[in-house]
Amino acid sequence: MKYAEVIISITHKNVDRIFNYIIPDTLKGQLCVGMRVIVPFGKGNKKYEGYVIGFSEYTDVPSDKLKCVISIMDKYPVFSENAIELAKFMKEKYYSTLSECLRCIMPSIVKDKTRGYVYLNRKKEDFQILFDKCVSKNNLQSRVLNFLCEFDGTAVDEIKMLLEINLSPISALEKKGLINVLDREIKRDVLDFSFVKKTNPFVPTDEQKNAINFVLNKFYSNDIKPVLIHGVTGSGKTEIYMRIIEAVLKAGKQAIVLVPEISLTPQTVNRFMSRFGRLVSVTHSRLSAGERFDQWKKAREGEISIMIGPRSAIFTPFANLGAVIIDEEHESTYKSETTPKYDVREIAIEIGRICGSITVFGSATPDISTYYKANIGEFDLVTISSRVNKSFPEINVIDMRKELENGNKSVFSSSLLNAIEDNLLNGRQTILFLNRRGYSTFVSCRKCGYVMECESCNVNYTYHLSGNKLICHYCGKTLANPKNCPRCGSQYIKYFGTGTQKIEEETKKIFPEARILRMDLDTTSGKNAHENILKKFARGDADILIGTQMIAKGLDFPNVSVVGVVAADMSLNSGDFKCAENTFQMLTQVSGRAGRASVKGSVFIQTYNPEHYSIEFAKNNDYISFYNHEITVRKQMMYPPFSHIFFIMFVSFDEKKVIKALFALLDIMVKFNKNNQFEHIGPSPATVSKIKNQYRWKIIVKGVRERNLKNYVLYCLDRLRECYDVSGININITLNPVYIM
DNA sequence: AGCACGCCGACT
DNA sequence: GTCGGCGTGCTC
Repeated sequence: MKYAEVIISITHKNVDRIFNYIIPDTLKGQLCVGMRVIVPFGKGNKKYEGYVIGFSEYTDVPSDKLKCVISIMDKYPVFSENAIELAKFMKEKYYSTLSECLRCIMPSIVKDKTRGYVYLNRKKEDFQILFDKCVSKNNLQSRVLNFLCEFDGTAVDEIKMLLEINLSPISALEKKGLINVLDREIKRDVLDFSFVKKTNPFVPTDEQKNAINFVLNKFYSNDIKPVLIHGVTGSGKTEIYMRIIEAVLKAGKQAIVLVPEISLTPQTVNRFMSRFGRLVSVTHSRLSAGERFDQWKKAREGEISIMIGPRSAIFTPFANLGAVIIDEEHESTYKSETTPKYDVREIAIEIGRICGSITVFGSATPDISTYYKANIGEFDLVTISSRVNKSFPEINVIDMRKELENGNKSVFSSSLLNAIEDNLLNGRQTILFLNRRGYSTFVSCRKCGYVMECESCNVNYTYHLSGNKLICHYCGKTLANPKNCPRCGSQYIKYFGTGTQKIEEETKKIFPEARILRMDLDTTSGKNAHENILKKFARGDADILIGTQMIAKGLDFPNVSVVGVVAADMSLNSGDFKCAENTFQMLTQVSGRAGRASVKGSVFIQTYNPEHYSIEFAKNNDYISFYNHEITVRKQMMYPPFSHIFFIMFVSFDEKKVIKALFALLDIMVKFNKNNQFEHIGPSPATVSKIKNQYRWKIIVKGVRERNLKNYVLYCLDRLRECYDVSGININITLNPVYIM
């Protein structure tokens, strides 16, 4: 092959295409598709990283323009042919450049040097003895050891440079057997298998057996239509996943298990480790780039067969992928918020199409859109309705309006207080949960529960302190903050806001003798803070754990028998069309935390809106009825899955310019809106209307067909750029964002 | 994205 | 007459 088809690592529309380069004779035979190369580019022949995505024998490019590949960056390809195909799919689907998509798939690469790496000797017990015997404090050798304790696996040259030493202390340590200097990088283990006991599969229940057989039949008959396993919390979904993986491994294939980062706890990983041993690896953001790269290489080289991890683990380079399992598929973290803004569920399905792997979604509370797809036959559906060896907790919905009537103005209802007190006396633990995700300040009446809501968008108004006004974040309609409740006339209408700190203070006041832990963004900023808090609570070093959504997911604390949802209204009034869905999911997940062991758990849901369907159906653990209600509302309002929502945000230091440009865009959109098939909302200020002195305004466009909507929006933006000066305006577009912008 | 080419105003 | 503004256009 004469020419390499190269993608330049520049993210820009104008260079988002293939450039042909001559392959010099010296590199022929070495260069493969998927490798990274250095190429000269542009007038100044500046050196860029490039990705080889193909070869050709002929080219139309005039020979005076052609340049040569300078060098190859990798020993092995970084991208498989499948990965390149996936990148092309992502480029089309998420309107980003191919270079950007390739870089998204690629691991955050560490230089793959192969000579002279220094490692601490692994045997820890010997190490200490040798250390004490052989190394006197504050000489050069101990400096090297101390350095390695923190940066194990550093190159010899680098150590010499950083510590300003020569080779002799390093060779001395090697002679003493304290360190190893190796020619080849060790692929670090990130899991400790020394204490893992091998477990055997449980005997599955009939429902589990049915689910396993259903999925395996698909696997054996190469049926790649995705399957949704709808199983209540505690229905033993993990066991089903493991059975599927077992069959996949037996067929000589590999599996990826996606788990939300927040529930990627040692508990979760341990279950897989004790079943599959060293075939399992894990990747997550707490690992160093090097450690993550090591796991990536292990997968590529066939040393492991199961990768567990969050969203990005979908790009694990297995040679023969058999299954992708996405647990808690409704989790919003499966959507990337940085470009390319991909939805990992869509990627998994595409991967299934490319490599023939099966795709399994699992959730107790499936995404409304996913369940809809299962209903219309786009996905297969398996249901598991009973818990394994566990009973459902007793769920109490507390009407906070009545508490006010009875003169209780505190954040805790009397029944929740009683339950906490009982629990303290019996030495059991309590979790108090305060949802703050997508939290916005809303205005409601404490007497009757009325919430100020925008009628045309069916979402609540958001309170803005500046100007004391209410704004709808969809259409931008603005209202003065009312003094009296429009429904009952009471003056108890005011904005709602409470934080974990306030809850902690109040709990301390009421139960001065209780040991309290708080877990939120403020208390988990340190490296292992998150894990340490949970460990402390699991050990029983605290009676009450107060926290945000971090504590809602997947954790098993057998001694927890009371779970309090302090203010369900906070998620019920997040100003988003998904707030009912989010509330139902949150309540179901939180309830799952109570009563997992022998003691029957109780859940207390405090709300000013006890008759809301998301709360009523969550109380009865009735997903199907919730779905049926919610899907009707969605259809009525033409919200997803009946439409797609495009957010277009313009950002600039000049507010007038932003507004004028958005209105110009609106004019263009109206002009090209054939048959009025698209609906425009706005322009209006973005949810956060000013960041770092830059003004943010948005237009929302709704359409039924994703492709049409996307083409329409991109077309209109192109027309705008043609006839309007948009310099100094940052244009930001997102399809179906997780949060309204 | 960079970088060069290119066509109009204030200077040695 | 030249130096330099950043507008337009191209990059294998």
